[in-house]
Amino acid sequence: MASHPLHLLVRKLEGGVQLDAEQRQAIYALPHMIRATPAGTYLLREGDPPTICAVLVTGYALRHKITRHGVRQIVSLQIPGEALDFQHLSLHTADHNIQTLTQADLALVPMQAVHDLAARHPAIADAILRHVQIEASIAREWMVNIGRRTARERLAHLLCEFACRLDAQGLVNGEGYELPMTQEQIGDALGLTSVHVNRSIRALEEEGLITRARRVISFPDIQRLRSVADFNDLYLHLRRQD
Amino acid sequence: MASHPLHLLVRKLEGGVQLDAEQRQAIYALPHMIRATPAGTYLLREGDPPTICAVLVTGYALRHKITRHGVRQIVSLQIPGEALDFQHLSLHTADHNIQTLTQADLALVPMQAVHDLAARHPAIADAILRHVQIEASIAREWMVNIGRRTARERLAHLLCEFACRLDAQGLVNGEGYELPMTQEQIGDALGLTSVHVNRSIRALEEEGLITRARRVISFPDIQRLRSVADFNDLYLHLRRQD
DNA sequence: TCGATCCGTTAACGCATGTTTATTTCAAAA
DNA sequence: TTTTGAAATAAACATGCGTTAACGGATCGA
Repeated sequence: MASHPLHLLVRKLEGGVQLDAEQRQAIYALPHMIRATPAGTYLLREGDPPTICAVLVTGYALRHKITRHGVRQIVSLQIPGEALDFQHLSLHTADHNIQTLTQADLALVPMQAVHDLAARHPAIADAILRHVQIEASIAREWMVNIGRRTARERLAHLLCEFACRLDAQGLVNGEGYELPMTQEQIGDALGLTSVHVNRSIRALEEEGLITRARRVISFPDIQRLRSVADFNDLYLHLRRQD
Repeated sequence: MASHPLHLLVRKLEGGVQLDAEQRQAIYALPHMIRATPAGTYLLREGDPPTICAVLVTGYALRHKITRHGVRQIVSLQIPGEALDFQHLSLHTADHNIQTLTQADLALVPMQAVHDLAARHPAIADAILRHVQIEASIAREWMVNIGRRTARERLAHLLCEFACRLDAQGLVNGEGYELPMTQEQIGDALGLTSVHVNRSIRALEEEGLITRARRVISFPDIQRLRSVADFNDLYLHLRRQD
């Protein structure tokens, strides 16, 4: 099943809750369509009813909200294997926008099918709850990041978090990774302007904390970067006993 | 059952998911102890295993995290009827601190009993999931608030949110309410210093958007305050069809 | 009654970050 | 190859908020 489109999702769910063969099979048996989407596609808009649960098979996505003044805040980044709509599973109106960040392949599952599956399998309901709780934990850490850290610390923190999450999904090979975001998007995620993101990136670079080749970022001294970022991965709950 | 300590919790859960009499009874039948706690009591600390689920019967509580530099960010405020530990129901380590804000009466329920209850009743599992999802939605809105609004707007937004949430729980009588927080605590929730909170409060007051008597705040022109705050209550999911 | 303490208020000053505008780089398209 | 447009870089300047410090009022215990 390693090549099943929902494989990474099952991997992620199993990272937290023990599932038996039947439960795994029930997930793989979910009705779904695969769809390739270009970067920037809106998957759900604030105020709309969520009827489909999209799972990222490849590519990245983001959640965001826009204020009355037209300023955007990205409130979450999503990586392959993550379900984009568990956040709205028992709600009837979307409270934020979901958009692809890059070209992406999605598995589209009817929301009702997920709902029924959870009702039949308490262990799966539990795994879904855990998935939602971890996203909420990440949201809290982002609040700390945005509210209480300097621009340089915020950026370092984002880079550490992305590295950890990609690694946990087995998506890192080598020293660094591509962060497929413009500096403006990074600013929208950190509560900064693109100009100041640029200053901060260059500051980290001049300190020798990161090196860059286009959007591929490497970390010559990950320990020092973590220290600058005040990064503690506890909030990601990567180990089952967390 | 109006006077049962878990009444407000049931009221909150029923606000989103239809429960039948048996399910309501099952919640009321949860084993629990009532405990009165003074303001500032730690109920759970980051890194600790959550074994008890506390429900606020009266009084207020907050969630917070502290950075390496000793700066605090309050990431959530909790009002009566809210469960403080649903956030950790399927996790094994707390990712933030939970503390009472005021003197409070708590109903303490063994975490395992909640877990078992959810496994037996899919509708209750669904209600718990919804409760967690709404908290996550509030967290996202706080991110927007902290990341993208000015101090004055942030403060106005917090005041609007608190008013809405109290009202939804039937806890507002009259024109205003008491916000039982010091200006330093307000700053910790908004990513500001207490000095700047003071400036911002006085600014709102001079504009005629709020009036104060000690910590009781009234809103002579709630529409204008909402407009200043860019406040839209959709993210609170107060109506069942949301 | 007297301190002691916490909280709110105020002012002076500094700095991190925002704003604006221009230039350069680079990848994709033609 | 040239063109084009988006993104990154850069500099100059503006400002919202932080920092520090002082003071006053309210509350509470001794």
